[in-house]
Amino acid sequence: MKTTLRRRASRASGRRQVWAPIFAALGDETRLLLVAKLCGAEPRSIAQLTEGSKLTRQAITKHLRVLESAGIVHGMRRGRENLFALDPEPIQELKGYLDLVAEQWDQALARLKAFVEE
Amino acid sequence: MKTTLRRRASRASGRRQVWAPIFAALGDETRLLLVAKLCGAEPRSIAQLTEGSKLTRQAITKHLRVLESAGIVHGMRRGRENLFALDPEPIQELKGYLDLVAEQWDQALARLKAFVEE
DNA sequence: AAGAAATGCAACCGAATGGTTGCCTTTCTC
DNA sequence: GAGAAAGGCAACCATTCGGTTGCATTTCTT
Repeated sequence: MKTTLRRRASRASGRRQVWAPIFAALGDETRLLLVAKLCGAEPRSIAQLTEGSKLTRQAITKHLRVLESAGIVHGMRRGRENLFALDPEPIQELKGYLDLVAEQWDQALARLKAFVEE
Repeated sequence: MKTTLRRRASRASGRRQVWAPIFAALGDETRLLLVAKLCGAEPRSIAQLTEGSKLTRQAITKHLRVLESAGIVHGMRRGRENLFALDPEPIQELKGYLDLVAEQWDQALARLKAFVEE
């Protein structure tokens, strides 16, 4: 199980350039709103996603492209409309990464505490 | 517990403008590296954090300011050096938010499945 | 076939980002 | 007290970002 931990840790450190774009994609209020809207399992068209927003359709489109190239979302053309749906895997992976960070932090604290108390 | 769920959900939707900056702060490879370095519980000076990097001390400083204004990190002056340490709470909150997104997604899927199968 | 709906594409714009260099201040250390 | 170490501040620069407008294309609908 030490092996498991080490494997997880090395994956965590090695893939920073993978997660950075995912975090970045989520680092925008408009895009978080889009993700929230797409949490309903039915895919939504760009027009639907634009509706109610103060932004232009093209602005929304750009945001969707950002989310898409981060792998958080994918669009599929159907007829004249482009339906977007959530891709939950990156979210899960991100949670795993945060778990790891928190875990390492906790371990460091525990070691520190042990050192001080000893 | 329905209440609990609804309270959590409204907090999630209402505070998008709170964690967007946190996501954004983590959306940079250099800053993820800094966070990783600060996962060891001992605070590190800017010089220490710069050492080994190809970037300038000032560049690192700027990144630290970004992390700091997102609440992920905080610095305390001691003598002539500025020691930075991790602030784990925002990480936890972020994890909570991702949990919520995943949960809503799962629920939507479950409803969809139930509807299809019925 | 004609008009409306949904989208794509491209140019453009201002502001924010990521990075640098130069110089000044504070604090150690000899 | 002089020099080195650590850092702050400010100007500057290229690139990216978030957003817009204008126009062309594809697909429905009637």
